[in-house]
Amino acid sequence: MEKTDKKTDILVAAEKLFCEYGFEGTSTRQIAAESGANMAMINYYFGSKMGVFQEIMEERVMSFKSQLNQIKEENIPAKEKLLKVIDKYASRILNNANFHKMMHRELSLSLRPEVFDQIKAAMGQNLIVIEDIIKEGIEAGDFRPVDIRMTIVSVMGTISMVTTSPNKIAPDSNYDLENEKDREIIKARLIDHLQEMILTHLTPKK
Amino acid sequence: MEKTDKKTDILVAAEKLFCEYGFEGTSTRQIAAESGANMAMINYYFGSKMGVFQEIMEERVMSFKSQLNQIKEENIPAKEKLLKVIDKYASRILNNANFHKMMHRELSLSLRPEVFDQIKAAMGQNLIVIEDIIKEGIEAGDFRPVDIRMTIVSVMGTISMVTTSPNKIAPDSNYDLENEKDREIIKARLIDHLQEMILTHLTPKK
DNA sequence: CAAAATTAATCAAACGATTGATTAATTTAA
DNA sequence: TTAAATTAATCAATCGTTTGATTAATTTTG
Repeated sequence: MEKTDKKTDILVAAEKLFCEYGFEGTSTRQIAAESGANMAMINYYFGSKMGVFQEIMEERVMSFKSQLNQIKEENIPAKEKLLKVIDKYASRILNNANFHKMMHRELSLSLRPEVFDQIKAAMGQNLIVIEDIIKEGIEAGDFRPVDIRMTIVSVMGTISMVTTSPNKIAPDSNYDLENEKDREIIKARLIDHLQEMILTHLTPKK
Repeated sequence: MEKTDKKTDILVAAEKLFCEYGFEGTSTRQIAAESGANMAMINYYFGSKMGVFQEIMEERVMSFKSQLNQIKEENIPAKEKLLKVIDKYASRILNNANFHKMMHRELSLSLRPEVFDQIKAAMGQNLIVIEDIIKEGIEAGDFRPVDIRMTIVSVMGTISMVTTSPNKIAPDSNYDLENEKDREIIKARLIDHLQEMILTHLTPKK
């Protein structure tokens, strides 16, 4: 009974394959096979393989847009806002680990600027939202005057590193972000660590 | 007068191209053209395109191996060791930004385990060296008992994020890691920030 | 030492397979 | 019946690799 429209099927299949094999590593024939659609349907609906990729990205970027702004407008201390931001940011990325990895992978190729300029712009906006929150805290005297951008980079970098290499945080054992139970464990540890470290870093020494 | 042996030419050209276009994105014809060698020489010397890639990686991993162990053995407090580790680690990666980006890109594809298992192993060893240094500091009472692995991930993640997105740390302007002057500025800011943040995080509150 | 034999290095050309894309024909649906 | 959706077949281009032949360098032999 579920409405299985071919266009959506292609998008779903392509996203899965792009995440796993990358853009270059995924062929239109794979996408066709995985989605159950004919190869020509890809060009029929999206013009090209890159068109499929582009539509997936736009969809995601739009849907990522932006709990952050909401948090920013809340009427709570900057400190509370920042804790919330860390929580939401980490959750969002860990819950979409494969997509996040894929995005960074393709982003790190200097190619395809026409696709990624918009994504970079969107990410830049998120960054500014966090920057504003920290600035707010500094002006209120709640935070020390630190290197704000570097502080944000540490937050993002830590989350990103956990996402790409979750095994790094566990000697021996093999955590799997696809496994929800594992993911929740990792998420808790990550958020605890980050909130503690960043707050300590931002809080004036007594 | 410089001895220009074709095998080396191929390695140099391939590394440059792999860094810029990725493994899949680089063709053997490109490598041949860039190196001035005949296409067949690639397979003659390395067996396959993957063979070239593998030899580049081994070379790098071996050459990366390991200022860290040297630092670890020095007869100085854990705190000094950690500061040194951050300095050397950041410098090493920022000075080879393109290679680092390429490595992470290819590493994040679950493919080619035969190539990357050794690299992951080598990286794991580096991680343990840092872990030992922090443990040492905790046991000596110089450091607080923190989530060690998460702390290391923050160091690596921050460095990695600066490497992949140096523009994030500078509103507006365009820093370029290829430009030595820019790189030194970024490096200094990164090391300052990281040393400060991590030490604060590790130092017991008074 | 010099001729012969062997090995290494290099080349242009071609291989079969696969790529993303398109065509033209056919089926489905409104 | 007409437009939209879907198909199989096909396209030129490019992929990584292999081939057989040729030249250059080295080693072996008489």
